[in-house]
Amino acid sequence: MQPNLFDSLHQQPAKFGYLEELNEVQRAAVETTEGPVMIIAGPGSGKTRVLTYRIAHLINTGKAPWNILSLTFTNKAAREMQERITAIAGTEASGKLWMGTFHAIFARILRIEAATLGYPVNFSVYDAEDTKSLLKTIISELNLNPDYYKPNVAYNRISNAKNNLITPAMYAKSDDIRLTDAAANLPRMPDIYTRYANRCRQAGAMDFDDLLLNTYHLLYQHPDIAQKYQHRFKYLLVDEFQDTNSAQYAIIKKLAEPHRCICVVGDDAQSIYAFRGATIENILNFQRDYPEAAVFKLEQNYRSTRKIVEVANRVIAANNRQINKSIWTQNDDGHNIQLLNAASDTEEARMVVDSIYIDRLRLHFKNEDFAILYRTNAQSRAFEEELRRKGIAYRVYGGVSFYQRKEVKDLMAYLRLTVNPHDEEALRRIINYPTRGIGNTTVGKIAAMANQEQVSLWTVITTPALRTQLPKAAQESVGGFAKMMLYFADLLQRKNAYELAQIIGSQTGLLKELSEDKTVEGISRYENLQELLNSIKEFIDEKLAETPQEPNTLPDASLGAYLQGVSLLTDLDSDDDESGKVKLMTVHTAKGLEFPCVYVVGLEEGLFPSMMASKNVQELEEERRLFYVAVTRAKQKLHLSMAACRYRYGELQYSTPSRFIDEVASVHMETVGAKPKPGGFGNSGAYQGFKDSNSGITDNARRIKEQQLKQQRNTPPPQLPPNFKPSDTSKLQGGEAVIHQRFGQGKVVSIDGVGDKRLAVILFDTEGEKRIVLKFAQLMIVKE
DNA sequence: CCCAGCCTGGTTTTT
DNA sequence: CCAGGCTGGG
Repeated sequence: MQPNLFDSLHQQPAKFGYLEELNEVQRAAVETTEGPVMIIAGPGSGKTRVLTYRIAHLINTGKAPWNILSLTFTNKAAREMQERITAIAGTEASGKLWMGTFHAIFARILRIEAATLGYPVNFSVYDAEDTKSLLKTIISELNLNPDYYKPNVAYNRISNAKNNLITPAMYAKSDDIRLTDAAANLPRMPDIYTRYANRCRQAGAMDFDDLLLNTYHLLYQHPDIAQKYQHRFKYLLVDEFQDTNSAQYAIIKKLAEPHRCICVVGDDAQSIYAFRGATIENILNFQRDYPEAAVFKLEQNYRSTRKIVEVANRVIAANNRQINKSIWTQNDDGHNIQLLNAASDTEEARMVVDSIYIDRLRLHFKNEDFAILYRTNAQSRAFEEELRRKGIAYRVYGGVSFYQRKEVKDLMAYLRLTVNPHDEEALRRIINYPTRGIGNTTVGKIAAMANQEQVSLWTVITTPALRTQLPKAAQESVGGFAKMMLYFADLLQRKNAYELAQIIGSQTGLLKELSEDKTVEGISRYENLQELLNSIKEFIDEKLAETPQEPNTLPDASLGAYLQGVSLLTDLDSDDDESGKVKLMTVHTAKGLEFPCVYVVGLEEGLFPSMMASKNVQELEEERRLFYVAVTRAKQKLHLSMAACRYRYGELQYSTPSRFIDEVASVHMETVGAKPKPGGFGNSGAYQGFKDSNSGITDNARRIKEQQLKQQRNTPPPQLPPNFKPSDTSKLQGGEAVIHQRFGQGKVVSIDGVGDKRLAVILFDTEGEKRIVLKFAQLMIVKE
């Protein structure tokens, strides 16, 4: 095992003490600061440590921190790294590093260079919802058959093209693409793409992929600008290199052109983002583009027990396409891998939570040591319910984030439109919300004119010659709306982001409307808006306290800067208190994280691996890598779990054990809670499944499921803790509930969750009609 | 133009 | 099962 930082500080000159913490390969990777470097790093091999120390080492050997650009995959990874560097090199230096996700860093560059590309400084960033909504508009404008032309499909195709640096013009010219589109009954895709790109430009908006594509164009078409950033970023570091796409690689290659000090860290076995355009080819390309590159392989695993490492190797051995490498460890054997085998999804949840209970007791794990990892977000629900029932605090990562809530997006749309009036999606969203008599017909007319004149919707409503072509009544309401927005834009000069947001909230009637809504939904929506306002205030305070990144620059605390930052935040980034909570997330989200005790759940054929991925070998192999990522998150204890049947779309469906279990079942595996049946279920011999060799499922499983449903109906609802006072925001024992202040005391009558949106509610019955609602953590409230 | 209430379609992962 | 679209009455 590696000595810790504290020990080594006592033995070494403090400045380079960190080098003593590294093994030979790691140390070489850290000390090779000049020239191209590729680090192939297996899971748990100290990758983050190497990256961190490498940066610290660069600083300690006299390189200027603002000459270092470090690209990570998540904001969280960037933040953690920054903290660790601060610990070694001090705040002074670490604050000046350029560190963040590709998207965040490029957005910052694009903001600075917007004028060159013909974009406004405060360009909008369209999220997936905005993008799909715009595509939908375009599809209907082109009068295309909605049976074939679906916003989702169009989005994927366009996104794919952009990730491969294909512009609309190139798209229209490519024979390959024409054939694929024709085969899918989508011959008009080139028109959609062209129109989409024009509309974004007109709206001064970029989607996620544009942040990469436009950076690419910026650097490749403007040598002076490229030179400026090449000069600034003398040392490049790229984390999770296996998950970069063509656009990202082209950009970093350009940045590294003159100095070639580029260090990429990755693991082909953990490439799980091919669906987003990531390509392992980049690893090969790197060796071709930088033949002089020093290559380091980190194969020793410091994270997991030997048994876990062995299972992991077994998982990946089933793949054909891979770089030859196997991870090994000196760690103890550790616990056996436990295979949980349940009759249904609810029983699966029950078994997992029971197991958490037991491990907490016997092995002294804490709540925060556990992670439940699943393939799809929708799977979280059963586990949430069970955790709540058993009174274990939890936090779900991913899924619908705060910034995707309707009311939050509404206010955000006003803010966006204030800083960038041409933002079409923001305008459409709120031009008639709250209602001011501008219906679909009117908006349609405005859009038609905008199309004809090749201008934005905002230009139409603010240009007298165009506006007067609308019906009289519409002219008036539209004029009022424009006047209001102009007023807000004017305030932008004199008010800070927080003040302005508050003014907008009250003047548009948005806050008022929600505060008057005394239904449970209304109250929580109102609170969410308050929370949004608070987050803006926090942003400003934080920004103003920050040390500027480079000499002679000022922190950007404008509304535009806020909006841009927020648009790239994910749910993983909220600085929620994580202590004392079991963590629930998808395997994708878990990438780069580690947990003492991991449950990989829903291991059924068609779910994990996803049924979407069973079409070809490449996709199946990616699923296997995903499974590899999942099992290698575990430090001490690993559980694999599956259910014989589960509910989908309200119907009972039977499932068969995942082939992945078959592939690893012979290694250190013990079955827990299985109910061996006469005649023998399953076919691997190492576990007892519920699979029947012919029909796929036994009647017994069905019977168990039905009994369970009955029992569930008879389970008493959660009870209030003793001495509970509804007047304060006390914590309810049953899972992180906060009592809403406004209501009197009552009795819990029901508890409800709504799908993968994870909306949860407890209803109280007080005298007769009146009902109370408990709000779970930050989750919201729905129906009665 | 707005709202409530029925009906239908969707089945993956995310910056 | 659930969300978003569509319809028909105010």
